[in-house]
Amino acid sequence: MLDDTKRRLLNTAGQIFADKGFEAASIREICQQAEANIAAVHYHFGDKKQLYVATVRLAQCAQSDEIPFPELPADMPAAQRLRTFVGTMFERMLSADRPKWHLQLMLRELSYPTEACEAIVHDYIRPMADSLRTILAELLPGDMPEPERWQVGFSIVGQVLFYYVHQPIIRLLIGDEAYRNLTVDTLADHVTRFSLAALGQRMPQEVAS
Amino acid sequence: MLDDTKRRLLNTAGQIFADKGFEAASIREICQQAEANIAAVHYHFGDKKQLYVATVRLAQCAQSDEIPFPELPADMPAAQRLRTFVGTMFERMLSADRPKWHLQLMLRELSYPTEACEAIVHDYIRPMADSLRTILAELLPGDMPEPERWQVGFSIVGQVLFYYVHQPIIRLLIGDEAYRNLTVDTLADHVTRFSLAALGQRMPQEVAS
DNA sequence: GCGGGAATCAAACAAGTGTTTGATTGAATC
DNA sequence: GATTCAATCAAACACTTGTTTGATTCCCGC
Repeated sequence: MLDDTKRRLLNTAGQIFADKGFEAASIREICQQAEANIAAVHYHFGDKKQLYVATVRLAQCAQSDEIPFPELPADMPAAQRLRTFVGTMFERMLSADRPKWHLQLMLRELSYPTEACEAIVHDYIRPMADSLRTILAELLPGDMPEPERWQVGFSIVGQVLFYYVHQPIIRLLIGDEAYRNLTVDTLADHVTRFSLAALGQRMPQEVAS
Repeated sequence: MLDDTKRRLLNTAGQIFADKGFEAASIREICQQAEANIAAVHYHFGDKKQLYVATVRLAQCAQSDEIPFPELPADMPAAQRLRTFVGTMFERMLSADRPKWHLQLMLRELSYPTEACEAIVHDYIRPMADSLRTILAELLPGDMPEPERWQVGFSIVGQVLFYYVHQPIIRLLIGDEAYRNLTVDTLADHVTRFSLAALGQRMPQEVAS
């Protein structure tokens, strides 16, 4: 392979950056684990910071590609589309069979933003927000002012993200065993039912597992 | 004052730790900003790590003292107690007149836990969780199984924490001006109303501002 | 077979890290 | 006034950091 070391560097760097953060990750550790020379990062990327933004960019693309957001046909009931939306978010977050550092790195960047944050919001978050707001347009009264519509969206997304960002809290609170029982479907069903009820809607039977 | 430098060290260290994280914060920067000698941290705390856990412990205590959780009298309607609970959380998070590094440091520790995390969960989170679960006991059907009760609690707390943890996203999504319009009361009202509706309850009029 | 450019390598760079030392201060105690 | 002990200080410690250099290897096109 041509740029094999460059690819190896990107992947292991992303893993370590996601795990420890930018400052705590050292180039030597990255290169050693990637079986590359220390000078390779300078040669291929310029410096540490450029390597970092490259990993963020990679994570962003990969994350979108691996579990693409399903097309939500306009004739599908809004409640069911909401269930699909929430389910896809949980899928992206908790699905264990893919490299987990992609989302991990992105969420770290979103919580403690550097210069790479804006790109994520623009390319990754914004489309999701638009998709959710389209769904909500059918579930909310037409005269609801814009700020309130945003808050409803935040209430839904906040529920989902909580399970990812605060895994340590949840584990310590309910115990490891109960945590393992939290499946993607269970959580997606709960959040969807909870949110639909908050909007005065019922959970459609055909999607409630 | 006797231990003035020790106190100064704790406060500026906590600020910097909260801002940059443990690894990225340097002892020299802390000491310079605290107007203390570099050896002072070794003298008063032992090493950098012990200084860090001391700041976390301080943040934890201060955070509880400054905005103590109000006693929720048992004869107050559960819906109103929920509004108070949510309001206090927002108060702790967004009230601008207190040093903000306390909660900032605690939430950083909760998202990326070190050894100090368990103590926070045990001494700070657990009591809050118990308080919320007591309120929910009156709002939820008595035969609801334990895991679902937890999920309802997470749905409520998740909504609240979202506004703190993901401030950067919110700002970029809705714009700076709209963000400034989000007051503690507005948000607490929304989250409470949303959650109560999800549980089939109405927002009590006397607390809806 | 041979030049030439891309890629890799060991080695060293200067700067910054946490930590430690040993001397110096200052105020309270006898 | 002498002693004592906690607190502070400048200086150096050994080590790691990101970065750079210059030589070496590798492989492709001529």
